[in-house]
Amino acid sequence: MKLSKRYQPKEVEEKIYKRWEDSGLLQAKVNKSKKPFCIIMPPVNANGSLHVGHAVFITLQDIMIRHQRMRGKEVLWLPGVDHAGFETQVVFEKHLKKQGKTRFQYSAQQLYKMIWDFCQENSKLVKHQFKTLGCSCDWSREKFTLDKDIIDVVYQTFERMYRDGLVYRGKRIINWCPNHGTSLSDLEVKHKTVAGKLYYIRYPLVKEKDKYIVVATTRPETMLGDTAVAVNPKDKRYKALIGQTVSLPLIGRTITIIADKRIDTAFGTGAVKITPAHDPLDFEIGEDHQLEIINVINKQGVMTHQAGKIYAGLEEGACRDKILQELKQLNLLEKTEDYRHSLGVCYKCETPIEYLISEQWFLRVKALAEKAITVAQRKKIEFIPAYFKKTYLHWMKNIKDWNISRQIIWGIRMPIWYCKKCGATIVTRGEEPQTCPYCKGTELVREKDTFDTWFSSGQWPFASLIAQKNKRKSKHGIFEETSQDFHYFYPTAVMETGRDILFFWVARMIMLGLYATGKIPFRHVYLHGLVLDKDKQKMSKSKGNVIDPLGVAEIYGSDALRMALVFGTSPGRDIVISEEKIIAQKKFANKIWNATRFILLNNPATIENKTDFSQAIKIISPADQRILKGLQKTIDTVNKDLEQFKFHEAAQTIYHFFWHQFCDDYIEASKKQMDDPKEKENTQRILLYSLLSSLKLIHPFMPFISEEIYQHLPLKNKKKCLMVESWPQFKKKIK
RNA sequence: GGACGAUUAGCUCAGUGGUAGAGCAUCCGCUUCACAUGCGGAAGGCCGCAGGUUCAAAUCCUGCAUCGUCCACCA
Repeated sequence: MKLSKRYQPKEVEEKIYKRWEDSGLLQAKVNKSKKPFCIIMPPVNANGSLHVGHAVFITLQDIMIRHQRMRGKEVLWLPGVDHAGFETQVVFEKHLKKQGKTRFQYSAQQLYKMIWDFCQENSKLVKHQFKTLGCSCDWSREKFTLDKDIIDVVYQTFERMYRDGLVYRGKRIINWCPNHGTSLSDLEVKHKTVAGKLYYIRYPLVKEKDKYIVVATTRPETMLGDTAVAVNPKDKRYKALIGQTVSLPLIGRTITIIADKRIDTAFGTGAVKITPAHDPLDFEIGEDHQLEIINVINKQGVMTHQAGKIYAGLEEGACRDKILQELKQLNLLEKTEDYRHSLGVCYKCETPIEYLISEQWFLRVKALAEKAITVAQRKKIEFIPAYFKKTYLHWMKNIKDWNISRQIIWGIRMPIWYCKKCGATIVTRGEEPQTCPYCKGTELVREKDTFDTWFSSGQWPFASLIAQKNKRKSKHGIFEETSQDFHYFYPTAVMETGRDILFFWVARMIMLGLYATGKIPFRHVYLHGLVLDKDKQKMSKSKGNVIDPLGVAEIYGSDALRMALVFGTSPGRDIVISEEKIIAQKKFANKIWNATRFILLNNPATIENKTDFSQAIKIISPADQRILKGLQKTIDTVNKDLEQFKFHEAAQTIYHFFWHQFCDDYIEASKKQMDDPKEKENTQRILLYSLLSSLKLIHPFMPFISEEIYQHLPLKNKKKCLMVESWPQFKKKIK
């Protein structure tokens, strides 16, 4: 067998992937005699092609999967595609915009169909890209987050939550993005520091018209909705005023001065105007003091009729100008200061968030969070790196009810109907009710809202397993029917994902998993960082510094890219990648290739016929001693590193052993040893043995080249693929 | 305002109680029959600063500085 002088990944990779696929060895089987090892792949957004961040998770998860497979575990790496509700609709709207269109030109059904097709196209592309990068996942189990059986699971969970009183519909203050026309969860609101102004406004006392209480605000237009002024009860300046009334300027409404300890005496004047309808804190204070709620701004950012005849219909900004002018004329604007403050904006389009009262569905999370805290504290779930546990616990401890309804069409529509006759709310497991169970009314209207994507993807670990074909009745958790897969593979072993979605996704999966199945969804959470370019800049299309993983794989090979992504990185930290780094690993691939060429050129048929040539190995020379000892140490180190999720360390250990110990030292020594008839055959055995062991160690990191070489090795008891060879171990200890 | 992380060779980063490591870059020498995508050799660091614990600290503790990230209702 002759190998070309240089390693040519393009000639190898596609062929090798096909070999894995055709072998059927990627498919998991429920096998009670083996220990399961399952990773649920974070479902990839179906709204674009893979970027280098995907390549990171593919590499890390494939390393774990391939390692455990070779260790003899029954592995399942379950791939998925995410409809990614809001995110996809945003991406799709950008596409429309390029064509000079908007979402308003289409009916909900039309839009849904268009986005559906868009996602289908993307998933095909993405699937091909996964294969290019060497993902050894089980394609027969691939799921889409909008598959019917997945939606069924989500509906069952929701219906159960409704019966358990965990979800409720309420008119509460929510974050509204006027651009996207939907509510957003607190996590989807980003805070940005902006240069604004702080306006000091005089509110005249009703009793003594020439006296004022001065309030400071950044949003004077909201004063039209004020229903109180609040001061801190400990604030001596205002003690006498508590309980008194003021006349709201311009409007003349009489409102009361109340005391609330949430008011900071040091800020502004220490007196705050309270607008329950348009500020989250004011809403809370309003609830506690049972203040009236007056909506003065609508979802389009326009003043409502409740703002008063003069202001109704004005845009917010115009209204602000008008009010300021009028206050000035009345000498009620005491002063204006420049003021830098943080403004809530939509995390996607940076449009300032409008805080509004709106009827939405909420999930009560406190009780769920408590359990999610306990499993982390008791180390049922462990974080890698460990410090993320603190971040996680801090978030969980301060969690607030979660707004799970969205006013977008691309998503899972909520299984809720309202009876027109009696006004009852009917929640089902997805089936459409014919009559109202309370009044037998037949006019039922379905809720238009969809779920926050994270509400359904938070159920992904169990949903993707339950929604497999091998169904069976279950007494598990809240589901009537699950699957053999679920029983065998759940809880899963590791959740590996980006640290940027710790709260969005990981935290929710833990809460929802515990609720729905009574079990943790995974034992370990491994978080990786962002991928940065060599100048430590975030990669973005606008900066033009994006590394396209597929382009790189095309030029240097997928193995080189994968190795470069783990080399010199550590868990949780940002990953700095550069072309130089990838080239270095391409050279490593070439080194492996040429070492193999040397061995095969010097490895006559005598070795091939020995069934277990490794048993016949003897230590004759000091070089023999060094290499075998080195190999043993390498195996030990790599094992330890992989157990502790130190993939970067393992990669470097293998790299160093192969290049500097095996090639530089032993192969050089072997040239002389093979001239000596007494040592020749033994040296050949050691060469082959060391190479085979190295290939096994390298395989999880660089699967293509290691598999290709394996297929060329003259071995008697050869497995169909290196992928399912046994992980190397040393039988005899070498001192 | 709070939390977390970082600070190690020119660059990008590993290491985390026991004489400082890798990749890239640099310098010198090699057309040695696996590989010039290579081989041999060299240079380069009071491991952010100041204290403390220890026989021993880059590594543990305390404080500080600088950078970064996340969280947060300062109107």
